[in-house]
Amino acid sequence: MTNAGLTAAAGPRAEPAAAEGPRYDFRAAEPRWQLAWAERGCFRVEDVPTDGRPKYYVMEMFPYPSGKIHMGHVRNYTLGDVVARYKRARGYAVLHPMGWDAFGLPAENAARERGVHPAKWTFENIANMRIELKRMGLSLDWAREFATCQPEYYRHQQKLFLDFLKAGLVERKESWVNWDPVDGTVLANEQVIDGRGWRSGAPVEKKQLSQWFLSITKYAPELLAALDTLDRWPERVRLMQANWIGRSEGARLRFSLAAPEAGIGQVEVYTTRPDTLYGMSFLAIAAEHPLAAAVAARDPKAAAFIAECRRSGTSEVAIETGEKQGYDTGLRVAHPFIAGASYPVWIANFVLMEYGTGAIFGCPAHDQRDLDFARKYDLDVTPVVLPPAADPASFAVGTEAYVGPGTAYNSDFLDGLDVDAAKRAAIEALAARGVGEGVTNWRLRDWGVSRQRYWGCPIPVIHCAACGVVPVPDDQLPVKLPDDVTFDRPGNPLDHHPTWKHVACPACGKPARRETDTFDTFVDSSWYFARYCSPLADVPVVRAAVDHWMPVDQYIGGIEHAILHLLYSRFFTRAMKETGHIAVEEPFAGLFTQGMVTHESYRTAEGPAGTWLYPEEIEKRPDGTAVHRETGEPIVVGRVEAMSKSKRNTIDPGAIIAKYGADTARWFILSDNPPERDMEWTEAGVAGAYRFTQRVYRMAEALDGTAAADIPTAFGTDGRALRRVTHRTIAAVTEALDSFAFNVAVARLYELANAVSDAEKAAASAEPGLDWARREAVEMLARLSAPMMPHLAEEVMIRLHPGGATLVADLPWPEADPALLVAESVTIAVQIMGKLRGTIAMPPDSPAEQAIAAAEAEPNVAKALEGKRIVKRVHVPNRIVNFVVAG
RNA sequence: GCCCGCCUGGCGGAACGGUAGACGCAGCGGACUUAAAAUCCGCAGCCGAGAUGGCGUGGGGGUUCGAAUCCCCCGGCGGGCACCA
Repeated sequence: MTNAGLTAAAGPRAEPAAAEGPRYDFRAAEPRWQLAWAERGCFRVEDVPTDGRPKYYVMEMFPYPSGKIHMGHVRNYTLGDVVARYKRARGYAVLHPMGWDAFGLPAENAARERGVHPAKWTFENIANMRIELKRMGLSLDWAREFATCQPEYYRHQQKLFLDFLKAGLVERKESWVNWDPVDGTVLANEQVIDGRGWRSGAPVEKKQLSQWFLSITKYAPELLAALDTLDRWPERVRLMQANWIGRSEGARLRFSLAAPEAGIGQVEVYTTRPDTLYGMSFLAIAAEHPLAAAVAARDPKAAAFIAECRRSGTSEVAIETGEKQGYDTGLRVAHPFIAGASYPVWIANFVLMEYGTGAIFGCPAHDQRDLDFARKYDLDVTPVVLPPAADPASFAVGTEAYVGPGTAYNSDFLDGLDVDAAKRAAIEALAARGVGEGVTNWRLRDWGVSRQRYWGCPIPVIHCAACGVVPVPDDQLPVKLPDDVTFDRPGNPLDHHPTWKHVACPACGKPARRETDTFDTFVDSSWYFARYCSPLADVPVVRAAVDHWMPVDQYIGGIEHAILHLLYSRFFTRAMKETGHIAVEEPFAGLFTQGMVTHESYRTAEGPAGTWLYPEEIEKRPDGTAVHRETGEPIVVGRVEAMSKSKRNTIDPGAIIAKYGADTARWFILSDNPPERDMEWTEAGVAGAYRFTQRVYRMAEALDGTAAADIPTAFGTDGRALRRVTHRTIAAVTEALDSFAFNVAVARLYELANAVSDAEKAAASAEPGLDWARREAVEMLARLSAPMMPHLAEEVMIRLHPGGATLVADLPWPEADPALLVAESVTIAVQIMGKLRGTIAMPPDSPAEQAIAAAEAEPNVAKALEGKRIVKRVHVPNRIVNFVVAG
């Protein structure tokens, strides 16, 4: 280590010089208190408590066991721990559990790349991360820990699935998937990058597979409506979910083909604009539409066009370029209202099979995509909605569709109606003819949960040639993953396993095939919060336990899960209610979404992009520039951005805790800024937090000569002032913690520490009662900071009460003495026309006449008022006197 | 394109419509030290020699005795969704 570097200068030394005096030794203290809490079982609660304390369930999103904890975890679990410790002190029985989201692809990748079994890799990672989390001093009930990859967990998930199946909440259907032909697996949309598989790099194909779906769309209306009841969720998360669910009102209508094609006589279309039916100029269907397939069967050009669409997919590239492509099938459809009129049927790349019915009617004048398409292929553009104040004779649509309000025209019986009325009239007319009806459409689609992977929860069904799909009987659960699998070839190892999938049909006993797909890992995380309530039960959840603890009062995690995980959990909870497992519908009464942890990034100057460097590889110069620690070459200090392995701008929490201690890391991560915003991790900031831990400890040490005693009968000026600060701080920190303003709580505690420092200077005067006031202040400093710095708080308390202290973790939250919250004197600002002209000191709650009189007498104010006529005197008690003057 | 959020010193940020910039980081001056670190004392929005002078919360307007805060317009940044029919 070099002493020129900022990093070296800031850290504590391993061996303090003798002259420095004692220092807080976090290396000894933190493990000691962690052990004390564990031995006393401070954070344990019962599945079904009987002690009558009100319950509080706080939980952070459980980690994926990737190997090491990262700063995002530190922030997440620190935030949750502050809430847990604070609520516990406030008298709640707090359930604060931890577990592992342990299934997932990285374990399989490790198996393929390094030959280590996914289970071994996962459990080794868990063991390591558990040690790291324990070093943070979190107030967790570790007795509730589980990993989702344990059969003891996933057997209950299988049971839930079978219950859902029985209740009609599960469907097996064909669906289009992204297929990686090299890896032989289905890819999630996120895993398709520029039309290629993220691992294999092979062009992704669209393929139709039979998959299991959870019927989340059955709950679409209530999942949307209940968002309004989630008043302790961030507004933007509720908005994102509302957009995702995507309710729209429209009509479904059927167009008759002039001549049936392969037995298909009608095309069903969904539209939100039935009022524009008279502006129709074509009908377009998705490439995956059955009618398209029928045409392709006899028309090689159509087949080629469909193949082309399938290659580019409906994602990424095709959408980016935005080029509309179509193929005229030569088929014609009739208009529902205009007798004798017919329109061409196109296959178009911009029509999605997944939304609506996979077919649209094109009204180019009033839809931009339809217009782009019509212009490209020279189709008719007939406006049928006249904008307000536009002239029907001259109004025309050029390159921009008109989508605003207006009056129907060129539309026969709809003419003269506004858009809303025309929609209603059109729907009525469709219904009267029996060719359509008004419907509500949802963007939300059913949740495909089948994955062709090994490291996931097996889907507990058996396929029998005779009986069809047969659920695995309860007494055969769990369907365990086989251990002896190989990863030496692409595809699903479960499918390759020589014996696993071959079973007897539970219904008829004939040879049958086990389902080899496993669940999407989002299934694992959709009910773990319920399992925590009774983690050892031999049923998925014990009703009395979930009835007591659920819903989660405060859930904390990253905004990246704003949609999928939270929506799936909300669905799962409803499905569990329907199948009798739980009483509540909403799993998370309160949600807090934290910001990311960011850091400067560094890279070498050479090359177009340079090479990314880790923070410990560079050395900062006082002028802000940086050089390579070893080679001395100049380094480009890049943007502050989210910590990521690829940018190498990561800070290892383990190293920080080893160097500064858990309390310092926790304190810094809370103090820097509001927790919902992104924070920048800086070495200087951590060092500052570390200095504060030492300072607080020194304050306790400085009181070593004084004894704890009864409250004095009288205090001097300094003592009274200090006590006021102490009790104001109790009130302010309490308020800040209640509102997640942890950075403000930290600021108030710094202020209290500064007041203690002032009192230390005054202590030489030996004012009566001052030592007592100092003891009180330091004790409150410790107890109020205990949710943030729990180890230091214990250490300070044992110093203040040698031999006789109760664990801070067991102490109730301090209460401010209301008498001390009232100031002896208040400063009132005096304004003239809203401009500050002076201040006056008054007794609190002085009457208006007295305050105004004192304000007018203030020299600077009096001078400014000279020769002016006071028109109005505004008095706000204890705050403001404002004079409105004329002349 | 649609929807949402944000914009305050060098930086992170504080501020029930009521003294803008608390608190921290970085900085500057001083004490202690051979020196440094640590610690302690002090300074610190901008302009101004200075003032309880002026100007200041992205820009412009409005409401109000009084606006960082409420309303309208504009700009910038960030996020979500998106051939969604």
